Amino acid sequence: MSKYHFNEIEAKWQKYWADNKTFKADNNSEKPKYYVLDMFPYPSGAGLHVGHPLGYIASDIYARYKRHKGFNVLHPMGYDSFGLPAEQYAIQTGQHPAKTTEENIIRYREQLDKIGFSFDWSREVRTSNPEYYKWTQWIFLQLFDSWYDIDLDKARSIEELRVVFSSEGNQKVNAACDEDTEKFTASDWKEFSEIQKQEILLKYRLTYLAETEVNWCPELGTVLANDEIVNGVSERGGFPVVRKKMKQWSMRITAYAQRLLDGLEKLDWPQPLKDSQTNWIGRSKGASVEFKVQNSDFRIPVFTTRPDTIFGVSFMVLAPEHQLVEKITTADQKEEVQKYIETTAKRSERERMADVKTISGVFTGAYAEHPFTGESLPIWIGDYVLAGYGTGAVMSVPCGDQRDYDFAKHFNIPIPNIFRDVDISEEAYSGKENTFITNSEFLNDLSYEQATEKIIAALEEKGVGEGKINYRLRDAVFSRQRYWGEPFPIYYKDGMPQAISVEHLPLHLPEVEKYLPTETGEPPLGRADVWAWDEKNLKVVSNKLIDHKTVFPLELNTMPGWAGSSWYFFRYMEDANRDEVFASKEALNYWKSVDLYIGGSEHATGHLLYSRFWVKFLNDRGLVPVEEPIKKLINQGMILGESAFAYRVYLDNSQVEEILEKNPEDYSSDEKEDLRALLDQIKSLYISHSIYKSESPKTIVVNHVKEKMSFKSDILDRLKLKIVPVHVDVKYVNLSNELEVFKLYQSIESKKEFENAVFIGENGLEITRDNNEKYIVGREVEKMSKSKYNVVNPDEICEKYGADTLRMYEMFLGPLEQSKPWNTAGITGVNGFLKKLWKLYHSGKNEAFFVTENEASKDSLKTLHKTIKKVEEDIEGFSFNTSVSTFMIAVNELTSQKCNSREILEPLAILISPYAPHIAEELWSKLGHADSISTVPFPKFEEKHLVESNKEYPISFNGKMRFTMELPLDLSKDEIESAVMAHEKTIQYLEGRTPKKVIIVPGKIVNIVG
RNA sequence: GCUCGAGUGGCGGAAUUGGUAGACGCGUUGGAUUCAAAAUCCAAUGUUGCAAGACGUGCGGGUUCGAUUCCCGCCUCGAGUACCA
Repeated sequence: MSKYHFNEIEAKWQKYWADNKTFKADNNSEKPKYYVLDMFPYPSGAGLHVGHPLGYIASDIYARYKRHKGFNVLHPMGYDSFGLPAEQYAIQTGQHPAKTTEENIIRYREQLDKIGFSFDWSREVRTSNPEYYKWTQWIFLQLFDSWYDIDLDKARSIEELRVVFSSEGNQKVNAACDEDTEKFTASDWKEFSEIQKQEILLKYRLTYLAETEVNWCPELGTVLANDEIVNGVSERGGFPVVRKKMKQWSMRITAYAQRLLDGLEKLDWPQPLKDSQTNWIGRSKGASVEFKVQNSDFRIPVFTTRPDTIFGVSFMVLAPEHQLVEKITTADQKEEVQKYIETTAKRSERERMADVKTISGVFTGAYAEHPFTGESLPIWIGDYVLAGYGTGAVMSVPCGDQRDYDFAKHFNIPIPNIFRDVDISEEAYSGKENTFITNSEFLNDLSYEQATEKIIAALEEKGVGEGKINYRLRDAVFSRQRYWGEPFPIYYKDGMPQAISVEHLPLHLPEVEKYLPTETGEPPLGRADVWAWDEKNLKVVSNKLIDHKTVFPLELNTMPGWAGSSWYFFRYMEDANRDEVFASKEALNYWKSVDLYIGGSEHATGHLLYSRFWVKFLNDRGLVPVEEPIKKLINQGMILGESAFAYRVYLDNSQVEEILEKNPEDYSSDEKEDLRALLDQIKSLYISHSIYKSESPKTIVVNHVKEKMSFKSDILDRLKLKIVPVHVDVKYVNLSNELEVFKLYQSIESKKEFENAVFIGENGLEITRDNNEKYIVGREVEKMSKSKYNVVNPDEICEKYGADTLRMYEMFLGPLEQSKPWNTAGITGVNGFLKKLWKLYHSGKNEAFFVTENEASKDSLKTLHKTIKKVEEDIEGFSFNTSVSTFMIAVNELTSQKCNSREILEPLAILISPYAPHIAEELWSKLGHADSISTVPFPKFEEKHLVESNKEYPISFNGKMRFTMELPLDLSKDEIESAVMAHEKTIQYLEGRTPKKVIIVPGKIVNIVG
């Protein structure tokens, strides 16, 4: 073979690696270990696009590099195969999600194999496999069997808690538990029935069942965690989310808030990602203070970060949902309060978020008592106070908080000033530095720090408050009303949840005839006929037997997507598919934690936070030897695709006029103005985004417009105009043919007019066709997704240019962490490079393989060692794009040096093998080696080949480089100066002047200041 | 609003602790080869100017012999977050 036939070469080596299990990691090795992990994919029906492999290629290069460096590398891959899309597909088609998942996995595997990754497939995991989810269920049971001891700051077993309760009650137990947990003594405990005991224990368990207000997504028919909601709508599908009370499993992640925060410091993770976790945990330091409600026994606890401003309190505000509202509202305010609560409840979360400027609230008629002055403070309710944060109530200090200030101004509540020499006539003062408190009794003339310290002491002494740290982090809801997820190993006896022990796991997902909720609103598992637990025979039996005394109903919810992905990195460590452990002690102790993890930043507050939580928990219970799962993490950027749009414009301004004219009484003139403005806004937006179209004249479908515009949503509602994000494939657009659309694109590119087209903005054309139909054609660079029809498939690239080209090109696109548009224009450059590389080894007659044993030239050695140094530095610094150019430079130089000596070409093949493993293996075998190149030691850099005797000095005048001069490197400063000053060009540039100063940095630069 | 990140040729992007701005690749132009095309190879390519030169890393200042790099003040774009008391 003389020509570079990448197809044959790549197929040959991919087969070789599979047959020889080249990349199988060893759990018993003398070599140091290194664990390189990719975030495993969800196998979607769309298959892989060129964006997916970006991170995998980077991690593969690193894994291969580490093997060359003498490490025993674990580089596994698997599938996060439980999830919503498979289920939704199942609902539509009736196919079992297991089947479509399996099909998708097969396709993913084919695509992955074509790219030449060095994965150890023998360790593959699939979260939806019963052998795998058995252990997800088991971890759930471990959490169920644990409580959090705040004194020891770790999780302990529930059995130990039972022992404590029966010997001393819960008086001294300092645990993370439900807020409504009441105190009892040891003798009380003995008196409790078993059910009562279980009820109490449930308040302590790390995974617990509780009536909680959850984010309910009616369209999806399930609850969502906070991190699954983006901009008030569901992350998947973009459906509205409402608050609803439901009995749900929750994870007591809040017990770990501080440790999750502290642990971040030691992690080698991107700072923005750490910042977002810090922000998500949201620690704030302050104090809790209790305000007594006058003429009652009620107390309102509040959290404040500024207890030093307590003498500035002039009113209280409760969240409308606050449980005390009902109890304290006076009779004459009842009606108004009720009305307000109803209106706020009706407003969706999204509206409430969008509309932060409107100040609203109602006085309850009740008053609280200032804990120090005894002053009466009116108690209001207002929706700027959130039920979900702190205690759902605030002490309002209008002089020190802008929201309190605005509220007070709006409702004419007094604004007492407690800041010395600060003017608050225009706005609140929230500064802390160099201010002193006044009008505050014993806090007068103190600084912020002094006052804070003193007031906390006073609060504690009086028994009305204490220093407190508050977290924004909420416990994570763990129940999903879905089919395609892990079943809970839980059944209900007398209403109390009971664990099914590990010997009886996995608890297999039952068969159902439909994947929808039941008619009575129960989750899909409610449709299963065989879904009850026989306590006596320890097995799943038919629901019909539930009447029997030993058969009980099983949990109908399933676990969320993040359950399986929170521990999968441990399962890979096991080299055998063991049924008796989630991962053996030996494997866990050997591999410990992930050394390098590559994946997208979208998992910052979901997967990466939950994983850390579970690992800390498993560590507490002695089940894993590490506190943190991932040492170093890199977020690869997204590869963006160019999406196209070409829509007919159905609704123009005249049609809107028509709508308005038909129902003139429906709209005021202001509203008409608003509507016209809105349509103009939409029109200007479709220039840069996709276009609106309508199926019926009253429906406008706008893509991405929602995010970009501020509109009055009620107007849209009134007009029954719907705004829904939709992408349409340009192929299906009703222009006469594809060629026409293609030509339109060309004219955008060249900025040439096309027939009756008018440019709108940078990327759009408006075309009026003969029959007066209007179309908008445009382009947009956005995230690749099937629904946007902008997906580029890696298979196409592999077929046309080969996997090595794909790998190098993806790296060459730019820095790994950066998002960049996919553009195939440059791919020929990388492909050409590989051809040149091949030629370098085939410079003999008829382009036959030609490598000699001749001694390498000095220049070639210099090129080689320069390359070794740079490539090594680049890989260690994850700067893969620059090492591709380094290879290009090396091959260009060696080609012009006509280098053909083994001394150079052998190490070069090793250098390049992490990037282009197929061609490297082929060259390696042609060089006469029988074994794979994959574990050959990385070439050693030798400084001596780079040592130069001369330096081309840049000579600059006043900092501007004018010419260069070659001088020996061993010259002293004085010698350099005299050589430079004697140069004719120096004399020319000086024009007879004497330089004021000559700066000489030996080996670097000469600068003459004149 | 707040928190991060980024602004460098026609394009993707290089540039060690401040030391020759624009590596490498794409594109473009010219040339060689070819009946022709593809492929390949050679040369040029920041702007301006015939040239010498001048100007150039978002804008305005500053520090320095010297600033894409450091400091101060702005502008623009992107990402995350959002009534967090």
